[in-house]
Amino acid sequence: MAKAAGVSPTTVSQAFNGRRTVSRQTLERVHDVAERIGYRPNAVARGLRESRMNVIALVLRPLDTLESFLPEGVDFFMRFAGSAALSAMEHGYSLMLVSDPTKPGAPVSSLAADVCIVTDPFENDPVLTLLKNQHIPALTVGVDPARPGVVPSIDSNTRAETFEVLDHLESAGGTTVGLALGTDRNAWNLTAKRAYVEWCGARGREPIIYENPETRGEAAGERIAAEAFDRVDRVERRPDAIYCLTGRHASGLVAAARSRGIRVPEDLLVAAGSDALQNRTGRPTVTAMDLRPEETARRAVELAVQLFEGSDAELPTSAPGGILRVRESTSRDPVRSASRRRGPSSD
Amino acid sequence: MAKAAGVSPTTVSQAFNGRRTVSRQTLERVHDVAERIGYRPNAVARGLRESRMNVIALVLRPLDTLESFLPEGVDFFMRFAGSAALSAMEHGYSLMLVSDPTKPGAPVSSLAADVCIVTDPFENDPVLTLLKNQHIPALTVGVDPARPGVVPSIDSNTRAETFEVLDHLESAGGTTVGLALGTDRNAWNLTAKRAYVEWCGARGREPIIYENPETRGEAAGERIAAEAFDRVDRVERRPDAIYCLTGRHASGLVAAARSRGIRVPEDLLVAAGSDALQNRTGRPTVTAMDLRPEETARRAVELAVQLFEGSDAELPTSAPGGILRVRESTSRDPVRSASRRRGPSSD
DNA sequence: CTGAAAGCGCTTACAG
DNA sequence: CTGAAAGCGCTTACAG
Repeated sequence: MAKAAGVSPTTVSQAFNGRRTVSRQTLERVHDVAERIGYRPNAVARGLRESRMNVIALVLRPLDTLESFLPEGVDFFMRFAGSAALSAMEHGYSLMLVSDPTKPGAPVSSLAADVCIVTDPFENDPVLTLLKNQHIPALTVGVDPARPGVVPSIDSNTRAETFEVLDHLESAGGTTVGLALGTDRNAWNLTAKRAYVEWCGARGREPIIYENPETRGEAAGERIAAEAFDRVDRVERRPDAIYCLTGRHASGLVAAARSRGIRVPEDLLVAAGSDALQNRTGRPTVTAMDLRPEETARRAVELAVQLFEGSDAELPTSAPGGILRVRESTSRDPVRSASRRRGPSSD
Repeated sequence: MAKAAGVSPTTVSQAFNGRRTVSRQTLERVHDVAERIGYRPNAVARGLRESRMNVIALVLRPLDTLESFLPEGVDFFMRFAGSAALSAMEHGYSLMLVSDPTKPGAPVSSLAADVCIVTDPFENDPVLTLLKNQHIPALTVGVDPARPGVVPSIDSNTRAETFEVLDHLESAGGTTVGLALGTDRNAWNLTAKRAYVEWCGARGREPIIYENPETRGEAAGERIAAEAFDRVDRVERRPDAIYCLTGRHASGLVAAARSRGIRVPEDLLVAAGSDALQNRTGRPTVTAMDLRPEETARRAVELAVQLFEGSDAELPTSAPGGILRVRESTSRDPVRSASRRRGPSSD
């Protein structure tokens, strides 16, 4: 390129980066030639020299457990990733989807990013340790439960949201409220469980907890139903409301309950701690906490950019508050129940 | 690192890449030291030297029109991207989501990838031209309709799939079958339209076509319904079946029809050319062509890797055949209709 | 205003 | 088996 325009590499670089003064003439010539021969500065060479690639890495930790990017009925992560990609671009970055970079075969490119967003880290998450060792700035969405302050984070509002859902189930008519959740040791599971136990304690009730590995997916709904309704020895502890932390547990549970002749919401109230499309459109529609993944992702990307570029604006460091979407699965009043037979909810 | 282990950079490099012979002793020492100080070869430097970053870029062209990564009710792209990310990792690559790299503000990192997958390119797509100029190998999912052979591609089976849906609508009882589609000039829209016109011609029928810009989203359903059912001057051309190419058009149309008292499927049959979650779970469920984005993405990634690495295995160069998921919106027989009032379809 | 030199951290011939 | 040298394509002091 330099020789094509008859100038030095220095001048080409300056023409493209506009640092020093380059004469109008030279500037034009360089740009004309660049246009003509389709020259663009090599991003990798620039990256090496400048120690910046303009790439944000995203590690969706729960998916490393699931060993799938496509868990049926989980749209949280795809909504999060999509929004993060868009936000990154608006800040002049690309978004790179990265799987567990501590795994032996992980592509080296996993560590070529300027900054890394890790969602829902596990206790003492090795990914955070690795990033720290490599001096790659990192932030988490939801804290590492074993070391909450180890890196900056967008904090979730799990405690408050858990209370809100449980209170809602109670006011919708639930008297014996169970909790179904996963076994990953991340802040979401651990905080929700603690909040639930606390909530039960305040009411003098014994907690009823159903735990299923995340890998079990919708099938967990069947397990929950079996444990809750099939065991004769537990007939007194039969819940009339179950808070499923994940949308897929909720969907699975609704199906499993129905197959037992248990009606939702008449006999059993069901709510989910994360909203998914099938909760909005299924039958019945399922009340769910909309965690607003798009806005959360936007905040995470902004914090990532700030972390890397070192600006000092005041940014939110907590996720937006969840919004409880009340739907048929917790609505026993006749009006709503009747509407179930007619059209889609206006939700 | 080299000095920490008391060897030359050459030896470190060889120890990590295992090319030449390095004595067992030296090898062990290098790895021990690397472990201790957390050394990993710099991916960017290696990338510059080797002209390979192990990164696959993905440009989802339709999203550049929509100006959103998150069109409500389009899960095709997220399923595609998720599967592509996973496949890329299995081949030792990371997946980078890139928006239109021809746009002025595009991050330079957009062009740092080894190879680029472009889905649904437009006619004479400038992205393909740019990639060609930059000598970045590219492939498309669905051809550039103006220059089908310009780069390798995973070809869609749009023509056959269009016939299959139209035949299905006919056998389900449709006598006047309309087509609703978008205005993006990509192979999907253009091929479907051509196939539809041909199908009508073979039956001596006049085509009935509803075109709406992709940006209009679900609202397009209302426009389609207005055009089809509100205009008195067209009462003879009123369709009793409409094939909506996109899942969101179908959803919007079902809602718009219902709000006019037109029952689906009794008065109007509706099918979609791309399956989305709300088609599976809405009321009524909507018959749709499952384009199998996960498998398509997998093939695209494999072709991308081959293109970049130059292996010569025989790979499929067409998308997997779509599978028609027949649901309530095209099922008039009493059994199925009755089941609508009870439980979720077993689909 | 412009260019020659140095160097970002690697890898690969090449020489020993 | 090991290391010194060159070079991937840039950018940034520095000198003119």
